[in-house]
Amino acid sequence: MTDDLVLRRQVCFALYAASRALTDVYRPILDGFGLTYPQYLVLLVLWEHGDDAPTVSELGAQLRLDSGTLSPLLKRLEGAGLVVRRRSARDERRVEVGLTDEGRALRERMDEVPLAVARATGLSAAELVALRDTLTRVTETIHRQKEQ
Amino acid sequence: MTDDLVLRRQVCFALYAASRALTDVYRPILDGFGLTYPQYLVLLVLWEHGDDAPTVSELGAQLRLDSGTLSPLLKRLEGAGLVVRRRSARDERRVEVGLTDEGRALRERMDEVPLAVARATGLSAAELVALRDTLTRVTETIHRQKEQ
DNA sequence: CCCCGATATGTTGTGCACAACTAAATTGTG
DNA sequence: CACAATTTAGTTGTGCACAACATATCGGGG
Repeated sequence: MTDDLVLRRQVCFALYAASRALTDVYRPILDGFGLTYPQYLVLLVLWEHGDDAPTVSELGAQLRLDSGTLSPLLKRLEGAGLVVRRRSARDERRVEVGLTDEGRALRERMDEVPLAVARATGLSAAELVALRDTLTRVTETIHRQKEQ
Repeated sequence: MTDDLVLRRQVCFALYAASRALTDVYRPILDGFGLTYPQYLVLLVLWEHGDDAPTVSELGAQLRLDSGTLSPLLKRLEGAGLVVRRRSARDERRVEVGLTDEGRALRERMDEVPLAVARATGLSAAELVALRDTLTRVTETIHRQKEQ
């Protein structure tokens, strides 16, 4: 009997469960805006970009998602009137993703969302920062190894 | 401009990205056994149970998954010959999920999997334990709040 | 200038997650 | 005991993730 094979000892399961639990916290909040969690993440990136509309791959690089996930997701955001997609004039392979006025306006209305979610975790600000940094380090270690 | 709305500041994104990164580490390993990551988690629970075959809801309680996810997943595990499902004699609503000999035998063959994955994170044993405990605490805080 | 490899996006198919619903068995209560 | 609420699995529909593939465009070397 190898204790390592016990569910609650596995970091991976803790990560998987925590990720889904946090999404559960977001769900009812985002539902009020008609958004899913990955759609919200895409909007976060677009809000950060301000005026320059990133391409689909630039979005994907930040979120670590490929076109197979982003294409249909962006189509839904466009259908909701939050986003516009246009082929780049200079390079017709690229598709630039920009915000509509409605998409920009949503930013202020969602200002309180991160605070509400952070509260639901029950962690202090310092613990949240430490957790985020550890997780970011794990993610980057893994991706660095994959590129070799 | 509210800094809280920047992607890399969000714990939730760190969690979401780390969870997918770790699944990426598992994928090629589990592929060799013909398993997906959630299927592997189900086997972990079954191996822990030993001889008494848990019901679908007992599995779901440990993994925090509902029958909408587990039913088709278990059907695939049964199709792969790793698992059997049988209606309980005492309570015909319940379905007990047991291991086949092949499912039991898989346990030893997968003994090295957790170690290989832990190594890929680049964290020390102590850091892994600390991370796991923090994540478990977050998950339980969230679920405790939801029950009220 | 033409072709060839590389790049960017989109599509298809599989497998989770989860909400909402259905069907069947069981339990508690009058 | 009857029967209404509850419990347990399963089904349906939507939306990610991701692999594998398709299509179109670009850029560079002959």
